[in-house]
Amino acid sequence: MIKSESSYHHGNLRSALLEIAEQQLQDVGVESLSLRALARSLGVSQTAPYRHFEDKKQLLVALATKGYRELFNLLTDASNAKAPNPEAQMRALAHSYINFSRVNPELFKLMFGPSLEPMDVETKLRAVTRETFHLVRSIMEAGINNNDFRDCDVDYLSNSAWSSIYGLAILAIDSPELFERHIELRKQVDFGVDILIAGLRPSGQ
Amino acid sequence: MIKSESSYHHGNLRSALLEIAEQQLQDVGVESLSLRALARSLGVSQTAPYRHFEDKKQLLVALATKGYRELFNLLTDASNAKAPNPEAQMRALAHSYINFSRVNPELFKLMFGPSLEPMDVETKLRAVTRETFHLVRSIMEAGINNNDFRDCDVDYLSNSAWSSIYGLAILAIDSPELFERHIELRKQVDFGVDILIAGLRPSGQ
DNA sequence: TGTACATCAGTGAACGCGCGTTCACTGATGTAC
DNA sequence: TGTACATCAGTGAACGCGCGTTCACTGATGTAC
Repeated sequence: MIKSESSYHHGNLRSALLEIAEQQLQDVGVESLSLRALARSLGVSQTAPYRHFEDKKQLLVALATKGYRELFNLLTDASNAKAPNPEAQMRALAHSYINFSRVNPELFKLMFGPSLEPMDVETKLRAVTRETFHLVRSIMEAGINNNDFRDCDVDYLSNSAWSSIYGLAILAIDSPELFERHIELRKQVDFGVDILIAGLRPSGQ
Repeated sequence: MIKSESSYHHGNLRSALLEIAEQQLQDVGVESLSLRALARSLGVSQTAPYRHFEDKKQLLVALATKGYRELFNLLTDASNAKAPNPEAQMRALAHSYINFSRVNPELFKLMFGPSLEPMDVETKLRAVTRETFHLVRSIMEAGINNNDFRDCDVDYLSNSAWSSIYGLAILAIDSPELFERHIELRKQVDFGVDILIAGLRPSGQ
């Protein structure tokens, strides 16, 4: 949008497309996101996007990759900001994760939902996804090794933690009416983390 | 399908539509479910469904209502089959819930997902949804009152329990690759319930 | 410094698709007398 | 028991829509000499 509108070449259409796609996504959801609408919004012919993305799916993949990278950075920062105490890290992670899902609900659903099948997903996206899961897992592992958490299977544990927070995020996005009973999401997150931590306390305590 | 094919009147088109819709839903997902395709499958004109459903959304609502009713019955049975011990009830509920989501993944997503906005949902559906949530809540409440669980806010508690199991169900449906690390879903459910129960044990124990 | 030319990033018309829904209709069924 | 008629449950043609994508094209840009 900085370049003069009269120029035949847009100049940075690729990133402009991604930017407007993120907006559109937020406004109408994945299912209604249309390549033509994006082009229209940018005042560009409807075939122009094909210069930059093989097809619609590739644009979605690029979007999801960006999202995962951002989430990964947020989670990393959150867990680093705290002393290396697994409890505090878990709590920070949970809040950071929920926060991301609140700010980017539709992007969040694109990232974790069924829109992108494993088959058509770029290796770049795969990689950053894996990294994200590893971050959670490694915190759990550290907790078990340091005896902050009682001994248990780290895979099952990370799945449990992950699915709890994920479920909360999705419910908050898609079924806000379930939270009608005057609930504060931050408190809800803390509640969940508290119970999980209590459940993980070594039997000695 | 029992009546002769030559009859002008189908006889029970409404229920036939719901039946085939459930199949179609399972095959292609909500987003690709088409009224015309249903009619085609039943060998009926594409406008026939409009005799029985105001529009497409109303058919989806009917489908979701049926699903909720079934789920509610399953959950009720599961919790009744066990001695009135909140722990055993919770466990039974969790397994029963996950089982339903495995058998009817797409219906499950229709029921809990964003396809049906609260606005266009019939009161019948609302009612059975509410009942279902109440079932969970009342079990939690009983647990707290009987001192099986330590004292805490029952709303936050039911939300936590609900979102944990919901998250697990959705992840198992939409992101099976997350469970690639040789995980058994039944074990995963038990693991989650175990931790939750451990976290809820009154401080006396 | 100027020119030839390859390449890049756009255009615009068109194809083919399937969808939800409306409309005026007609054949089948059920009911009152 | 038979008939008139209202109502019910279908039909089939059509409308209008927006979409993803292909195609042959053209204007703008960059580079080698």
